[in-house]
Amino acid sequence: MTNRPPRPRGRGIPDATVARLPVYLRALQALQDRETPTVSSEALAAAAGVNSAKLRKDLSHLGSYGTRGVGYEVEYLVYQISRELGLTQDWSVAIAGIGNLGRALADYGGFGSRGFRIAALLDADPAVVGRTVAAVEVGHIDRLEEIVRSAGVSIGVIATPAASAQDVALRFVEAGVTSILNFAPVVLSVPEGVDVRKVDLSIELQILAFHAQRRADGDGRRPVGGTGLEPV
Amino acid sequence: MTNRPPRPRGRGIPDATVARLPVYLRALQALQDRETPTVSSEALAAAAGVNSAKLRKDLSHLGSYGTRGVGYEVEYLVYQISRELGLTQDWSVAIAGIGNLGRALADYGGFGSRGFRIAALLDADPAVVGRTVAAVEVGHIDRLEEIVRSAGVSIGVIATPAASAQDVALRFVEAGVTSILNFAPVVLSVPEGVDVRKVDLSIELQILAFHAQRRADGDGRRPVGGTGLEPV
DNA sequence: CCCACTTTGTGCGTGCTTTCACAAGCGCGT
DNA sequence: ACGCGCTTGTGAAAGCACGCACAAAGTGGG
Repeated sequence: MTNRPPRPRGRGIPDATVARLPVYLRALQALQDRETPTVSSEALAAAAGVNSAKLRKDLSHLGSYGTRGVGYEVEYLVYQISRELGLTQDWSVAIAGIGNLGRALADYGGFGSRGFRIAALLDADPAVVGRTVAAVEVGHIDRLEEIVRSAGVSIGVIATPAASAQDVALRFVEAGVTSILNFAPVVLSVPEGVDVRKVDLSIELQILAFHAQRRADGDGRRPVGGTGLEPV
Repeated sequence: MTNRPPRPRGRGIPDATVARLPVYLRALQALQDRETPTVSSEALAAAAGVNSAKLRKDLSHLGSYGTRGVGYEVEYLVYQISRELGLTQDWSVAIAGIGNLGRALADYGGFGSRGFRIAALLDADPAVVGRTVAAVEVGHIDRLEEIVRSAGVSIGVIATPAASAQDVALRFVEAGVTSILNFAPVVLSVPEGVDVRKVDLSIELQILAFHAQRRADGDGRRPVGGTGLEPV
């Protein structure tokens, strides 16, 4: 599969698009498993749960990889998206906090898709340090910098209790990590240039609760413009 | 025919705002613990990691709960946001899939904030069914409908392997659940009216990888303003 | 009572996202 | 070779979201 990156303009893929590419990729890999050679934007959009025009526009940011009248070649598109997302290279991941969550993350088979390798596990609990999880020995968090540096970690995952998260984050940064995935329910502050994404169970639940309540309210809703001053 | 209602938007809070309210709430509760009586939009915004104008606009969707020249009364605002999010009532949650992840979710102390109660745990593995996790006995997934209905579950959490997720989702819906939080790496399809949110480790990692690659590629990484290399 | 100072609430410009709608392009059957 | 049917790629419009900047509204000192 020889290809030259056709330089799709000023290399500016919108964030919203980037967030969807992994979803497309997963759907495409499922098609690949079923040995489907090509797929239309309509079909792929359905599998990914998005509007087909949006999918076409998203893909158009990568270049013109479709064939009119036919669709997209699955294999080729998988490769292009993988390359764009940086999955053709290996990323070393360290997980701090080997509780239930950390273990669940470590055991996450195949670690999403290929491209991510667990290079280090870290915890503060002496009962956990030294044990082997997912074929990796858990190191003590005191040695974070040393371990992270020698393993060449580029992505840090924080699965510690909230109280330790900020500290661990800064130590990751200190050790040269510039991408952090945070599962602890705190707002991390990190230096400019460090990329943090968060995953937060309780926020998601609260958003669900909001919408559920709204549905339950039905049409019994009062005007907001009136006297919105009910005492507690 | 009666006049068409001028639009059922009694209080149309933007989705982006709803997604941030839990963050504000958490920051406010931290202030509450330190017995801070009032807080300015500037200070609260800093704690929540957002722009202060955005915070004020977000809060303005709930009503005028601030005092000019002073700020917001912490206690009062906590109450108002809680009420808006529906946290003043209790939500019963069922978790399907009691592996490491499911256990981590079940053990999540206080379950975010008050308002969420684990009403049922479900698994298919006979080695897990019958055991007690987080003070709740794990039931067999075959009895999902019965258990969910009798416990009055309104939010279903899917922490099963990807292969079972779609099936479990439909059975949740069948049992009357209209809010689903999905941790399995699949796109769920559910009937109209059912609210699904997803949390996906591998998507987050891939997004991080994309940005990391972009930083590494550019080498001369340019700040927001640009370096004049880009054509206009 | 008035003035200096603080902080909220919001009008407005800007840029990003989504969606529609359709011309351009491609393959196939005739 | 030609036209028909299908599908992509994209201009244009509509809708959101963000953040600046400022008037309005409140506090406290003199």
